[in-house]
Amino acid sequence: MPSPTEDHPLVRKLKSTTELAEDEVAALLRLPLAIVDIRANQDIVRQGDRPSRSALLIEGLAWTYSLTRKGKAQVMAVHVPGAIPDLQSLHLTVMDCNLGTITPCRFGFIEHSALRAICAQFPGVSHALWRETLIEAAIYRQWMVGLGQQVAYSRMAHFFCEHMVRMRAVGLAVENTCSLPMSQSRLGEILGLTAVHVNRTLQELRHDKLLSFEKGQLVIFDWPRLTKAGDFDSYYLQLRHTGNEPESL
Amino acid sequence: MPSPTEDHPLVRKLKSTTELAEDEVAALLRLPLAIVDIRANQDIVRQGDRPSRSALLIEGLAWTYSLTRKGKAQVMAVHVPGAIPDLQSLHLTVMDCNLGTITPCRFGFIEHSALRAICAQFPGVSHALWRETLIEAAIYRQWMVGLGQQVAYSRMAHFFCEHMVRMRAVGLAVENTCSLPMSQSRLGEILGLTAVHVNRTLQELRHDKLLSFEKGQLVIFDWPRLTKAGDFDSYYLQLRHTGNEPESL
DNA sequence: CGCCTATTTGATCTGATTCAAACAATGTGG
DNA sequence: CCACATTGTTTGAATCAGATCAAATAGGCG
Repeated sequence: MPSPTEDHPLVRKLKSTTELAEDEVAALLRLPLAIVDIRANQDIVRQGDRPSRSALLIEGLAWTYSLTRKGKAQVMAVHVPGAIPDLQSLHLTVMDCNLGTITPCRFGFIEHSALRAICAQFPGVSHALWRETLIEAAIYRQWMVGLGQQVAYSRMAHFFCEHMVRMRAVGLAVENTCSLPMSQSRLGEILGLTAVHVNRTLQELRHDKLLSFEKGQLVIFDWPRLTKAGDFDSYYLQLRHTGNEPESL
Repeated sequence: MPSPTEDHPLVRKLKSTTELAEDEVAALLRLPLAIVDIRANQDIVRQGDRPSRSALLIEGLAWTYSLTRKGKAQVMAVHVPGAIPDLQSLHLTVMDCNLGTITPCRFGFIEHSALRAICAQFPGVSHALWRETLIEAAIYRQWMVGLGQQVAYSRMAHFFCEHMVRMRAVGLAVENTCSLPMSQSRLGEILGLTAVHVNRTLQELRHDKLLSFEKGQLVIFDWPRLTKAGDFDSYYLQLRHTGNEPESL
C-alpha cells in the first residue's frame, strides 16, 4: 500500500536519498508544477540558455549531453523519474550543457522562485536538494572512472547496474528487470561507443549469461558477476535503505 | 594594492565566481581555520571516510581521484588554492573518492559545524558554496567531454587552458605564465594517458609553438590556437569579470 | 510488398598502451 | 670531484581496444 506521498516523484526521489520531515514533505507536495508532455529526442534546455525554472522529470528518460565543436556528443548523465536534471540552473545562470529527452517524457516545471522560497523556509529541503546535486556529481565521478579506465565491457556492465539500481530506488524495477527503452546505437551514444562496438559487447555480455537487453527491457541474470564485471558498488548513489530492495544492493 | 580580504584564499575564490556582501565576507574571514602543512603525495581524505570537517586548500595543488578494483587511478579534478575540494562531505556523509596532495600543501580545515552555522546565518554564503560545488560539477562535465571525445592533443591543450584560467582567477598567474609543478608522468595520471604518450603529445604542442611546460612552469605562447586545439571556452567556470584578467578570457 | 530502422558481421585503420631501453638531469655519499 | 643511484625525459617497436567503412540480414509497419 503506497503512501500518498510516494505518488509524487520528487518526494519519492528525495526520500530515497535523504530523510525528510513531515512538514518538508507537505511543502514539497504544495510546489506548483507546470506539467508538460514532451516527445522523444527533444531538447528541454540548451547550452547557453538562462532558465528561470527547473524541470522535474516525472515520466520517461532524459539525458544531459554536451557537444564538441566538431559536433560530437558526449552524454554526461541519464536521468530517471524523480530527478531534476537542470537543478544546477537554480544557482548557475547559464547552462553549460544540454538537457534532452530520450523517450517521450512528462516534466513538471518548477519556478526557481518557488524553489528558492521553499529552500529559504525549509533548510531540510535545501539540504536535500543540495545533496541531490552532490550525488549527481558523485555519479559523474563514477562515470569518469568508466570513461577513463574501463574497457567497453566493464563500462556497459556498470551502466546497466547503475540504471537498474536507480530505477529500483524510485520503484521502477521489478526484481531484476526494468525498462530501458532505447536502441543499441542510442546506448552507444550514452556509453561513448559506436553502435557496432555496442553490438559486439552486448553479444559478449549475453554470451556470458549476465543479462538480456532487448525490446527496451533490461533483465539482469547474474548480479554478482555483473557488478564484478562493471566494478560496480552502489555506495556512491548514497541510497538510504528503505526496505524495498531485493537481496543484493 | 590588494584589499585585505584578497589575502584570504577562500574569500578570493568565492569572489571570483559569486558576488558577496560585506557582512558575508566578514563572516567568512571569522571562520576558524585549523592550518596544517602537508607534504606532497599524501592523502587528506580517503574513499569511505566520514569527515567532520572540510579542507580549504590555501597553498599548493591537490587532486581528487578514485581507484578501480584493479588499482588504476582516475583523476577527477585538480584543485587550486581557494578551493574546498571535499566540500561535498558537508552533505554526503561518506567519501566516494580520495583527496590527496600533488605538491606540498597548506590546508585550513573548517569544521562542518562552522560551515553549517555560517550557511544558516548567511544565505548568500550558502548560495556561494552550493554554487562552488555546482561549478565543480560543471568542470567534471567538461572533463568528461575530453575523456570521451577528445584525442590526447586536445585534452592536454584543454587542461593547460583550464589550469591557466583557474590560476589566473585566484591571482596566481602572471600574463600567460603560471606554475604547474609536476612531472610528465604526473600529468599523464591527470589526463589519463601514459607518460610515454604525454611526452610525445607535449612534443607536438611544443613543435606547434603553442606553449612550453618545463621545470614546473607553464607558459602559453598562443592562446587563440591553444584554446581552439583544446576546444576550450571558459564559460563553464562561471567566472565573474573582476577586471584583473588580460586580453583574452 | 516495399520502406525504414535496428541488428549483425567482416575487414581495415588508428590512437594510445605496453614493453624495453637509452639518455639527461639531479642529488648523495665517499 | 667522481661514482652511483634516482628520477624524469626521450625514442623505438609491438600490440590492442575501439573506430571506421562497408555491407548483409532481420524486423516492424503503412
